[in-house]
Amino acid sequence: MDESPPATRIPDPPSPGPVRRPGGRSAQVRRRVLDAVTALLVEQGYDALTVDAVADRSGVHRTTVYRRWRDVGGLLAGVLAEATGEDWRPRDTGSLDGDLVAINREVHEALTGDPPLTGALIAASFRSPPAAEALRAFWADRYDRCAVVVHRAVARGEVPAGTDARALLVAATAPVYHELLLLRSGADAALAQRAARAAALAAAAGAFVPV
Amino acid sequence: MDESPPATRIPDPPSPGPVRRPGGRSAQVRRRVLDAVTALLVEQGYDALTVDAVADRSGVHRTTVYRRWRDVGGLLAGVLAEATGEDWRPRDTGSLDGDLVAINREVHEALTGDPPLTGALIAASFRSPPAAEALRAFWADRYDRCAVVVHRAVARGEVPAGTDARALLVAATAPVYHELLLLRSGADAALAQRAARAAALAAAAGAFVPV
DNA sequence: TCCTTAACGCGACAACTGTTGCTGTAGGAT
DNA sequence: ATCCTACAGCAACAGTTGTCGCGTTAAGGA
Repeated sequence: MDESPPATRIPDPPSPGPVRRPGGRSAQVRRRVLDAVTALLVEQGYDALTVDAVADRSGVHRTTVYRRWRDVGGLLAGVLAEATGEDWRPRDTGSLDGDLVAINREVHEALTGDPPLTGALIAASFRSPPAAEALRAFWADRYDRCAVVVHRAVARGEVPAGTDARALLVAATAPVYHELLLLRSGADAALAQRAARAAALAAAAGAFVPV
Repeated sequence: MDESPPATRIPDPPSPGPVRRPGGRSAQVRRRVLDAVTALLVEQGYDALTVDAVADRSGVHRTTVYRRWRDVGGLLAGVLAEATGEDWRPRDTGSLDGDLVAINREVHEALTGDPPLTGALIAASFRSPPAAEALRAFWADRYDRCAVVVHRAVARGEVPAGTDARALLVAATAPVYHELLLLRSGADAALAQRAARAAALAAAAGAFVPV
């Protein structure tokens, strides 16, 4: 719209992720802010998690938080990024059924655990681009890592070769998300087992082999 | 906390649902507001749907909207309640597989259709009690009505007696919700079919019969 | 017809969101 | 030691959310 380059210094949007001065003030700010987020989440829950509250609690200025994290979703994304183990792998229980149940138990835990980080992130993701992107990346990574349980099952002859790993994994896990997040039924841990078993059965019958 | 009853009139929370004076001003207000909600949703999308915008558009005062619907989620809940056909029934295609596919197509449509009422409601439900409750009730009703497809399948001998209808229906539909709402993959209509087929297969194998 | 009162209109308010232009400060390279 | 610059602090702003007390209107019964 305006042709003239701004005479004043552009406020420059800094990067939330890789800090360019890793040992310095920025890193301290990051620490204090993310700590404040988790503390608030634990003590007062998602509803109390406002940018202002985080700024107050951390002693970092409002503006700085907005510039580096953009909104509450961005803050949660930051916490998730930090909490995500780079070396996570699905358990190997020796059977597809067992592997899927183990995965589903983790999902169930993540969705019901305290602090409600995952739930809060999902809620935020509907309004916050940073949160949506963080979740997308997180799930993409997890589903990729989980594909190995399907490969193992194929190797064992439990399911036909050509089984679509992602489709099978989604079929196994989706009911847990659905019951807990959308239907909000007080689903117990048994659901994790039932859903995993059903998916394993369908997979064995060749339901996830593309024509 | 305070012992003395308030000297002034209590602002009284009116009921959004059953209007006590059905022919009068309240009913007109309701009409104008809900019409404004759908109009805004169609024309400008969910993000533009603010209480203020609805109030302006409808000519009803802000305060009145807040009092009767509480928040944006409440407004969406009102529209859903009105749009929900009291006589909805799942199609009867003659096979469990076909019935589930038909249901899943409707789910897919609801989640991708325009206006994005369902999607908006789900997004809102994470922050708005009225929206959450409206969805819960809506889904409870729909899953109840859909149970008949399972009963028919049992009668036809497609699945064992004792099959848990709700569990089967959740297994069939959850992947569609999961892909479209949470994973936000651009899932096509084929997903509806795949998910339904997998659930039907698992059901035939007895995956949804409680021990 | 009049009276009661549920429900709407109005203005003010506090809190949170998100942005902008500027100044201040400390890391890290030279 | 000194400069450069990325980043933090600051103050002010406009917009949205949600609430409150009070005055006003009109629906529906007596």
